[in-house]
Amino acid sequence: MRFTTQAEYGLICGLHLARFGTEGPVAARELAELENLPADYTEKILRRLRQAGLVTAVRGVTGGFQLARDPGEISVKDVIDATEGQTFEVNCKLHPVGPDRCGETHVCSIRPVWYALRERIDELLSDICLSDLIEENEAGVQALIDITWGSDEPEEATAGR
Amino acid sequence: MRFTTQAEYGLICGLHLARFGTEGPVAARELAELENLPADYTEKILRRLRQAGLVTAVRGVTGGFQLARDPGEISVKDVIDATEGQTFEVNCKLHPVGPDRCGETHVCSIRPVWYALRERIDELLSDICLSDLIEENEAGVQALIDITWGSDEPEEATAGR
DNA sequence: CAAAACTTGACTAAAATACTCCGGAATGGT
DNA sequence: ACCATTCCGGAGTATTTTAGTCAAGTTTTG
Repeated sequence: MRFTTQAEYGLICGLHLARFGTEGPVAARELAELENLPADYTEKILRRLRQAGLVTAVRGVTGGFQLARDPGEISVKDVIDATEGQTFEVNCKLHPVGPDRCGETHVCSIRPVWYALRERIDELLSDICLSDLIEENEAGVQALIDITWGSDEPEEATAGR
Repeated sequence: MRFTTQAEYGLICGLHLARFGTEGPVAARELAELENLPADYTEKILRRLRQAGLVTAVRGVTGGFQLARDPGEISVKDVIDATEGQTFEVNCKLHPVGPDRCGETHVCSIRPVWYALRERIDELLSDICLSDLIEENEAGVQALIDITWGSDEPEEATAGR
C-alpha cells in the first residue's frame, strides 16, 4: 500500500505555503510552476486543502492561497486526511470481504490488527507538523523523528530497503 | 491508503491453514468454499504464499496446502510481503514526483517521514503472528496488542483474558 | 472592463485491482 | 494403467481507482 500523489502533492503544497506564503497569498499556478507539479491538478488539491480548512483562498488578480493557521498547527495527518480522506482505511466497512464475515456482529480476530495499525500510523503522522519539515534538512528531520519516536534498534547504515 | 484483498485473503488463508491444516493438507477449493472466498483467486494467493515459502503445496488427489512452519513463526508482515510485495511502499523510487526532486542526491525533508512510517508499520506487523490470531477471540487479540504496544492512555484496558 | 485568480464539476486516459480461464503437470485411488 | 483431482503458470478481462485535463463561471484588482 502507498499514499497517492494527492497526499504527496498536498504536503508539497502545504510546505510551499509554509515557506513562501507568509507575505501574501501564492497563486496555484505559480506554486505548481515552482514545485514542478501539474498546474490544474495542483489547483484541485489546493481546493481540497481549503475545503478541509487548512488553507485560505483569496480570489482576484492578486489572489492565491495561504495557510489558515501556523505551520506548527498543521500535521501531516491533517494534510493526508484533507487530500485522501484518511490515512489508513480499515477495509471492514468500505471493502468488506463479505457482509456476514465483516459485519459488526461477527467476531473477527484480524480486525483489531488493522485498527491498531491505523492508530499507530495516525499517532506518528499527527505528531509531525509542517514546521518540522519546513527546512530542506533531511538529516535534521530524520534525527527529530528518531528522537521523538526512537528506532528501537541501533539502525545500521541508512534508509535503503 | 489501504491493503488490497490479497493481503486480507492471504491472512485468512494463513489462519485457515493454521487452524485446519495440522492434519494433512487443505485443498485450495475447499478452503475457499469454507471461507467464502472466490476459488480461483484463492488458489492464486495460496500460490503466492508458497512462492514466498510460507506454505507448502502437495499435488495430486489428496493434495493441498499446509503451513511451512509454525504459526508462531509466521507474522502478518510475512503474509503481506508475500501477497502484496511489501507493506508500505515509499513512493520516492517507484512513483517519484519528479526524477530530480526524488532522486537520491536531492535533499527532501518529506522522505524521512515515509521511511519512519514504514518502519513503524513493519514493527507492529512483524510482531503479530498467526498464532496470535488463531482463536476467534477479537477482544483477546485487542488486549494482546494493547499490552504489547500500549494505547498510551491507560484506560479501558478490559484485559479480556 | 479586462486580465488574473479561484470554483465547481464533468470528463478522460492510464494504471491497479480483482478476478477468471485454460492448458499443463503431478499424484493417489481403483 | 487409468483418470479424477489437485496444484502450476500465465494469459486474459472487467471494474475501480488514480491522475490529470478542461470548460464555464465567479470574484477581484488595476
